[in-house]
Amino acid sequence: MSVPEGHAIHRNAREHQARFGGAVMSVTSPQGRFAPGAALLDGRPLLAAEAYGKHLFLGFPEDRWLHVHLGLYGTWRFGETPPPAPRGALRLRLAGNGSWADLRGPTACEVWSPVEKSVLEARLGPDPLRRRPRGEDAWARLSRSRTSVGQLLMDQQVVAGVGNVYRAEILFRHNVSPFRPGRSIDETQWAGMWSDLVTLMRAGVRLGRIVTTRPEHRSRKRGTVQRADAHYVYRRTGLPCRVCASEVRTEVMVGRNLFWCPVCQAV
DNA sequence: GCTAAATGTTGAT
DNA sequence: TCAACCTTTAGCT
Repeated sequence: MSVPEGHAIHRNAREHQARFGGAVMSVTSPQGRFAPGAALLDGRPLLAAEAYGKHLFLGFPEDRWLHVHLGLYGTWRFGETPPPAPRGALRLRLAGNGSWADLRGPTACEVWSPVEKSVLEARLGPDPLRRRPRGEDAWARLSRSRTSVGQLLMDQQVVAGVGNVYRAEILFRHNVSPFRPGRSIDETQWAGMWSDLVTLMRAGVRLGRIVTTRPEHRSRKRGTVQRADAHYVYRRTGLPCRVCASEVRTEVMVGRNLFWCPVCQAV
């Protein structure tokens, strides 16, 4: 449904908390692939729901954590009891407290110990959506690296939760060329980019989608933001830049499509 | 109604 | 560098 960058996962965590927090859960794997894990959690209460970057954690008794990573096309579907008859590759179905949640197509769905969870968390960079966002930790890495900032922003060890859309949009909003080495970004500029990421990603959690354009740069200035108006450069190859009308360009960078305005982001 | 591409990461070659 | 994961949507016809 929604784009699985960090904002979508944090939204998922809140929805799990709201629907299931404290409830005794039925946990099944109609597809069968997660059957052994589901058996460990079935009949237990859901004690916590947290997101870290693009990773979701659901806490159960005996220090068991359900770890879910949606990858490129995993999805959660929520609804009220009764759930529809399971169809196709339904990896996981949760049910409790009058609600259900179906998980399809995730890259990861597994039961973890607290140690496995903390090993992962130690590997991740700061998440703009966590309670005390530590942008300076990201800058510590950025400012020491000759790698391009476009590449660094996609590295979850630098910033956790940013994906291809936020990468393209944050660079545009700060007039930064994706090809600049990380260490050419000065501390003040990074502070501005980081606080903007916090704002944009929080808005993403609230809206359930990514909107990065300012009203004056949309074709419709008022009312609901249309899909075609939501971004500055992401997936706008060949279209005129909303600010300077130059053609938006695209190029593959580390296996992902990168979008930028060659004039607004000249350096 | 069909096809291609997509927001991400891991593990094999 | 590439396949796998196997869903959803945009853009055709």
